[in-house]
Amino acid sequence: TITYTALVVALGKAKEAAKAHAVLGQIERAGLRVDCHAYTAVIKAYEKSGMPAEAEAVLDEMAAKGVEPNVVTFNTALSAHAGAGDVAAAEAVAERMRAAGCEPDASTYAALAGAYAAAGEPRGAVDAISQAEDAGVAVSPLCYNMALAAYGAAGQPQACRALLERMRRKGLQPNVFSWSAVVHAAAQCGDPDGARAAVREMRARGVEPNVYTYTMLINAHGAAGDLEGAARVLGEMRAAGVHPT
RNA sequence: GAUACAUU
Repeated sequence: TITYTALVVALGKAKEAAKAHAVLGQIERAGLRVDCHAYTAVIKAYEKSGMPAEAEAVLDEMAAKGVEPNVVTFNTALSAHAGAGDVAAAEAVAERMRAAGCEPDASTYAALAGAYAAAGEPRGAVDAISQAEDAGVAVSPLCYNMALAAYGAAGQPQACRALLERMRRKGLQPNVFSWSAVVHAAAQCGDPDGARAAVREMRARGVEPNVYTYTMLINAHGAAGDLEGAARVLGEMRAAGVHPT
């Protein structure tokens, strides 16, 4: 089964999800038992191919065969829905997981937050973080960054600021992704000065802006019709040793 | 056997 599972993984990486799934039949025909790892690899294959419904169907197949999914299995299925921004389906997997007596871990909450972020629902992403913290599960900065990015895209700098503060209270250092979300939020609000101030502040805190951050800043100036300012930012970026792409 | 982050 381990040998066949290696094949499933390889096919999954090549986005040959249907072929990966078919290998399970080969395992059975060889008189071997399809285990949790093999099923998980198939779910992963569907996830990589952007086929969340098929991924979820594998969970049903497992139930029918009496094979218990583990936390990785559930998280992988959840990620498949998260990638599609399908919040309802992602929550359903989380529910299914709890019903199976499987404890959600940091990856579970991160995938849930990602689902809400992909759906453009920052509040839901923050709720997922809150749930994790209530459950005593420590979340990574990445989890916050997904919620921050959603607020950034929505042009809500004040919400970004509040979340940055919350990160710090939890002992997490906002990184370049976190700060770039603040810059993005200001840019989306048509507030180049706010964007500039955010960049100043991140530097003051020892976080260097990267090409994404500068691009957002250039955009903020450009959108406000300040072409001179936009050109100036480009110069600053080069001076900082960040190369345009 | 996984995993998720930003600019256009």
